Amino acid sequence: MGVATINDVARLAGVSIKTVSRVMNREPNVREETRAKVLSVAESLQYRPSQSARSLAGSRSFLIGLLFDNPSAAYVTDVQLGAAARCRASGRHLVIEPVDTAAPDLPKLVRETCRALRLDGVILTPPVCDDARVLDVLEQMGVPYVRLAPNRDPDRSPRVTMDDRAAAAEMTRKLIALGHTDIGFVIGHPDHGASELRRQGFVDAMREAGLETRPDRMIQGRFSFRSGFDAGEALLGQGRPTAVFASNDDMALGVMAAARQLGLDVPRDLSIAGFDDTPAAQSVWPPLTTVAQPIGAMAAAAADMIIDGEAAHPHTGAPPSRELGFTLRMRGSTVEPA
Amino acid sequence: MGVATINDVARLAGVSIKTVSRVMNREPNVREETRAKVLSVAESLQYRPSQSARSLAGSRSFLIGLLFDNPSAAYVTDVQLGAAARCRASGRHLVIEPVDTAAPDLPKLVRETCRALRLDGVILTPPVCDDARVLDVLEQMGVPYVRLAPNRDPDRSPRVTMDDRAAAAEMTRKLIALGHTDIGFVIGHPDHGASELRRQGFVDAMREAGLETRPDRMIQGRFSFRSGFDAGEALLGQGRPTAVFASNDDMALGVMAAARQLGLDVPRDLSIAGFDDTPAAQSVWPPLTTVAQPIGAMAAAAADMIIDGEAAHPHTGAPPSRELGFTLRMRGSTVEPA
DNA sequence: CTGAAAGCGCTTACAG
DNA sequence: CTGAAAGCGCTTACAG
Repeated sequence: MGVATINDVARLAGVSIKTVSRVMNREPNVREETRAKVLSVAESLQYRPSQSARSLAGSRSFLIGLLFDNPSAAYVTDVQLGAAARCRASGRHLVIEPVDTAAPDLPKLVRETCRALRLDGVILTPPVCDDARVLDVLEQMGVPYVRLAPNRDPDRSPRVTMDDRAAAAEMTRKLIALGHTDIGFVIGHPDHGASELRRQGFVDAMREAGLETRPDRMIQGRFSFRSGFDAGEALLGQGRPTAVFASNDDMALGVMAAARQLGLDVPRDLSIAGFDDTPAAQSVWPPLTTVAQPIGAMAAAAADMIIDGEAAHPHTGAPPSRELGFTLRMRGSTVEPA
Repeated sequence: MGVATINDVARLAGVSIKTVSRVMNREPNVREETRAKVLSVAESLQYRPSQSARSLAGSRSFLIGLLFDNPSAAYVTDVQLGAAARCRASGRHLVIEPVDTAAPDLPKLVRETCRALRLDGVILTPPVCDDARVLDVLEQMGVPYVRLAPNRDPDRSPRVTMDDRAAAAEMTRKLIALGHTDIGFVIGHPDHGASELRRQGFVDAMREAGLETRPDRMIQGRFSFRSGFDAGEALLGQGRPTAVFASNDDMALGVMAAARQLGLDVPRDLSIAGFDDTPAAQSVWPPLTTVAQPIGAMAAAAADMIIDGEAAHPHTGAPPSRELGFTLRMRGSTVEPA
């Protein structure tokens, strides 16, 4: 009794366990009739190959690790949903490891987890994907990994990204199309690779439209609400722009708060756009126009790269990468200038 | 070369693999000197027992499953953090399975996952923990499981809960202590077990203070923002109460919106309290007074029950359960009546 | 197209 | 306190 094993299936199907193994792994070289027989017996016994035995005998564990250091709950669950779907479709499972990027023993934790579980691969979200110590360990152990939207040294390893520059340019074009010609821009944190890309995208679209990008319209921020608030105060004095595009939602909300403080009505007196489509973007009033990253799809792509073996070391030439499209979410915070 | 195995450690330490096994599993009957020697060799080899081999040879997989059907991203990540911490401390790992409670093949998915992974146990969050089909499969397969805050048939299996009735009573006492004597109450969804407990807690505290609980002050809601808004409109007409206690935050925010619509100032004209401490509770203005569930601690307790074998079938007598304390978060939405 | 043998790295059940 | 043998349920590498 108990749970059926490969031996039970083989006996009842009148074949060897090797044949059962072939069928379960969808290997070629099995007569159709034999395959059907094995499948039917397996089904009737509710047989599922033991992951432990497969992992021990073979080289794969059918387990993919997901390392994250809570950027935001919404982001993390979107990543999990996207990755878990692909894992399930390929008979794998997702093991999660919440980590602390600041912890000195993070490399040790990663090493021990990989050793114990023999992970087929690891998906890294920001900011873990920018921790060189973690990448070192993974490479040293030969564990395939994929980085989601890496900032530092992006060409180092397999990754999935979004075209931040194109997205920022597209959003800027939308503002211009609404009729705005004097647009303020809040730059992101200087250590964050996406900041420069988004800034470039803004400049691209302004130039393309023949609009000037005045230095006093470009304020350096740090991706925080507070820095957005400060940038708002700096931008919204005399002769203010009719629209402000902030490099992320937190800063956009800071600009919105500063505008209120100054007695301005959003969006009548000022249009505001952000980037990221965080949950807060929809719960403020007016709802914030922003750029949505395809988070779930990016995680799914990362899982695919591991499952397909694309992420395996070593890479011949440049490490593989995939770039996914973005979505503009035009909401109430942006209208035609008064 | 490659990864060190138990044989490598045994050879270098000059002992049998059985002794290495004893040391790694913290079993008794090993001389202190021998233990130290083995530990030192294991350390130098960066040896970690293979989870697959342990699982195949023994009965444990060192894997705990977490089934969830996205109640809210914040809830899910809190649960994961709490459970993952205990898993890590005990050398286990957390496998997540996002599921769709409405899917007809959910029982099949659960069965196959348990078979393939030989999970040591499963943690179930609402609403998955109330799906009888899932519980049936788990019991039939002998997989220990713990339910987090179950609603239906709570005595059926091991669980971790919070005292909803006491929490609602305590919150009500706080409102009374502020000086409120005429308090409205919005009842939760009728299908949700916690609704009745929270209602009872409210009534307990009112009676205890010698205050009347008028039927027209108790409005049936459905846990949604909309039902809270409707309840607010029903409660806030002529001769309105000075405070409203809603059975969850979504409804409390609905009441708040209704109060605004009616031209009332919160908290000056009306104090409002909720239940759950959702992220929105802190981001509205004024911040919402509410009851915080110890979500991470509840998940940690559930993991402990699996790790300690407490959740194993069959239970002699009533299934084990743990009840954790709540926290009242008194914020700006509640003040003394005008 | 199919199978017999060996072995993956551990734990279990005994023996001493 | 320690160890030799068997076996967990598969896959790998061959052989036919």
